[in-house]
Amino acid sequence: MEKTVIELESAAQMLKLLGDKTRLTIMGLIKDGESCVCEFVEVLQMSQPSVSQHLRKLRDAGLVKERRRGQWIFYSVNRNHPTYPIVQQVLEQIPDQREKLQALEEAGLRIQCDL
Amino acid sequence: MEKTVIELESAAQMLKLLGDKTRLTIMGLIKDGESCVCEFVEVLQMSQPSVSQHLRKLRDAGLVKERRRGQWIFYSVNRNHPTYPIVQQVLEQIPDQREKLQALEEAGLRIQCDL
DNA sequence: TCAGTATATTAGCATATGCTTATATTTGCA
DNA sequence: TGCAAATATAAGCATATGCTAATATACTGA
Repeated sequence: MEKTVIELESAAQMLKLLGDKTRLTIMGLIKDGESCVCEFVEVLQMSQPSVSQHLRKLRDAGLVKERRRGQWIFYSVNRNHPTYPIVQQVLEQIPDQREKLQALEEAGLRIQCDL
Repeated sequence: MEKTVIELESAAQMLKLLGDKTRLTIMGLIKDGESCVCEFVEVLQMSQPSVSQHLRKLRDAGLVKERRRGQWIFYSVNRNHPTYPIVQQVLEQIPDQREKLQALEEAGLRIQCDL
């Protein structure tokens, strides 16, 4: 496994994207899973368009992947992104956001997205 | 050595600051040393006020320390910052910026800052 | 085919950001 | 004391960013 140097420019772009509380939380939520937009909206308590716009930025940069499944679109971390090694380390060192998804589940609010 | 969780908010703030090519380069330049403003100006090929303003942001956030030495002010990474573990890992994975300082030295341009 | 749900997109606006130009401050030295 | 060098600060401006409100698109199921 070679160690690849991450270009400064792409590193800066990725850091800028993670440098936003909303987007950093989104990445933390899907650090090893996937979630659909309605879940982000619930967890983040933000408007759907606002969440969509953040997701678009992450997707345009290639940091997340999307996968349509019926009516829902699921987002997950793109582990093939050149900067993924850093992304991963960042996500390991912030508080676990996935607990918030579990809370959703307990409240029965996650069911609608199960397909 | 306990593992301290870095708060999401402070992580986001730090990532945002590093998410700028100029500031990321500055951090890379001093990742294990210190430099004065005139060196940054030379290496980055930017105006002195612009560099000063970037340094101020880094200092206001506590990511760098400053140390006056005569006419010059030297900046270095603050290793006691709560987010330093992430900062360090980021800096380890981008191209080494210190070569640019060596180039300066070879060009004799670093002499003025030796005190 | 039509209505409902999930998501995306667009326009508009307020605020944040980064640069330049001009000026202030601090220090060293003659 | 006074000038030059290094650095900081402030004001002004153009662009970027993130939100809301409104609308468009895509899919599902009756």
